[in-house]
Amino acid sequence: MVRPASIDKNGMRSGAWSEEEDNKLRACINQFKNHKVPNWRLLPSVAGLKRCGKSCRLRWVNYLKPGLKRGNFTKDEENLIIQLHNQLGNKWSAIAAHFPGRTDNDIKNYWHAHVAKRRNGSMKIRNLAQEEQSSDSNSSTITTGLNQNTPAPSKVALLISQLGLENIGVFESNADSDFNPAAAAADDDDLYQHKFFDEQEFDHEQVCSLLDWGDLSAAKSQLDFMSEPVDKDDFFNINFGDVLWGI
DNA sequence: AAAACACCCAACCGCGAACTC
DNA sequence: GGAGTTCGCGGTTGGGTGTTT
Repeated sequence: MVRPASIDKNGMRSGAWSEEEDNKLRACINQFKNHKVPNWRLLPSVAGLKRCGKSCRLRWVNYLKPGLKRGNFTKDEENLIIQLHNQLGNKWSAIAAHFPGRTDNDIKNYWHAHVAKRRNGSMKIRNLAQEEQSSDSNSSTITTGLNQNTPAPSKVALLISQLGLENIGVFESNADSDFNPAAAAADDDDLYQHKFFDEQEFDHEQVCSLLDWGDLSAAKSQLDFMSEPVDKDDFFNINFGDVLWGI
């Protein structure tokens, strides 16, 4: 799992750290623990390490520093990562600041290994669905009522929160049996949002209000992405998967 | 049993910001 | 204020390990 240790032409080591090197680094940093920030450039020679300062810093920050939490991320941690990523983007150090004991590298790795992968998977499914829809429309006149614009995930996440649906529990889905609506919404997970909202019962007036759509008649004008005109009375019959995909 | 593949994460690299002279 | 140096961050890689075929 770790790159094998090697020595370059200048005698500097790279790759996996040995226990002896870890001990030297720990001892050196403990010796100078009164200094707020170690001088990483000088540290290797003081510690007797044939490593560059950058490598020492990385080893300390990501692996040796006391208080680091190891092991799997909890569901709560994952949800918070998704929420913070939605707000901050790829600011891994800023996100990591909310997780005592977790490093930016941990969170970055977790994101790429778990969250981003799932997101990419769902986007692939969506693209396939769109391709199918596109090819269908070439051979027939079927309309789906769906707007293909990119949704506003933060708005959807906010809606889920305001409707109190974050802890709704496991949701049956062919694509993911461990579905979390808040996570999916924050993750721009369109298909999941769509399916989820189609199968929930909502207070339509409350949803209009939360989306700043005003009253029901004002809400009609917000639904111009639907393929068919939406009558005030029909509003109660539309499914929110379509609506939320459209916003 | 073993080859192929996928996953995960420690470590590396490049770049921009911050700092020093 | 500008040049050189150091630090920290984010993107990426590489390879050990687990899983599937």
